Amino acid sequence: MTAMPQTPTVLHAPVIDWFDEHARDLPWRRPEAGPWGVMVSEFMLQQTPVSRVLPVYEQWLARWPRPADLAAEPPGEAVRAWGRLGYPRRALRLHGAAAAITERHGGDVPRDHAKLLALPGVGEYTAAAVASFAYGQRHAVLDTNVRRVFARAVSGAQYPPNATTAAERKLARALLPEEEPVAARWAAATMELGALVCTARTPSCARCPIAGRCAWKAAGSPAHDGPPRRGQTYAGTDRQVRGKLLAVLREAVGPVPQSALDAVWDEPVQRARALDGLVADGLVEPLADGTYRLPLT
DNA sequence: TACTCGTGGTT
DNA sequence: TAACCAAGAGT
Repeated sequence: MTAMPQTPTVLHAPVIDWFDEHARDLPWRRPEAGPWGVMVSEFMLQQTPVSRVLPVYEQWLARWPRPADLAAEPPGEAVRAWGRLGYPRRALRLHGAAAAITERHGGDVPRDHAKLLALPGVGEYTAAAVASFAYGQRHAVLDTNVRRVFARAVSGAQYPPNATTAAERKLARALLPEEEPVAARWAAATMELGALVCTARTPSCARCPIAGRCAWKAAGSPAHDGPPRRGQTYAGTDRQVRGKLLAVLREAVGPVPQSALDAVWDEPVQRARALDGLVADGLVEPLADGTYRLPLT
């Protein structure tokens, strides 16, 4: 069981004050972004760096300023506009979320955490993030940044566990400020601290507002001792093949012949498996004449 | 729980 | 330079 801090609130002021001074001016943090802008940014930021999201986000919001605008287009258009952000199923899910918002919620991103969680592509983190950032609610927002900040500052470990644990959720709830607007500020501030200062590889403890209260630093910054953090191999995987296949379809204007897809990968068994997977995921639509395209439905 | 699912910059 | 890492979700 993780040690609970005796006085959790001592961290609030220094972290929030630091955020007041150092927060990045990101477009989804501006008031004009609105709940839909926040939701779009959260989908795009899943496992994807801010710098790569920025241009796609701007284009997306300019083209589809409301959920209903996106829902009115074929899902393949969302996949195409997703570009090279990676994990293109997120584009499909964002389109599905826009459709659900249009049908079930009158075109407005729901405020209720449970209704957010029911949307495709919205999990524990994204539901809490939208409720907190877009609507100022009090939720424990546990992303990779916050988990790392808490692991170090409170638990004294260099890295959090591979998967989010019940202990981490309990700790995050215990650390949450009581007042709703303060809690929302805290959520954004702890994420930003992890993104800018308490980074994974080489944290800048000299710039950290809570370095004096950091359990990991106090322990001498011991190296991670648990099980090795699972690496992400990519070369030669189905994911790489899927990426190459989908890139052809994204860049094509109309349907693509089988031969154009065959050209991106030598090994026919893996190639066929990857294409089948894309079709099964709804990212690719096979036509009766043997060609393929991004999905119209 | 552990695994899949993209892409590209950084070290 | 191969490995690490990036505002996770779904199964």
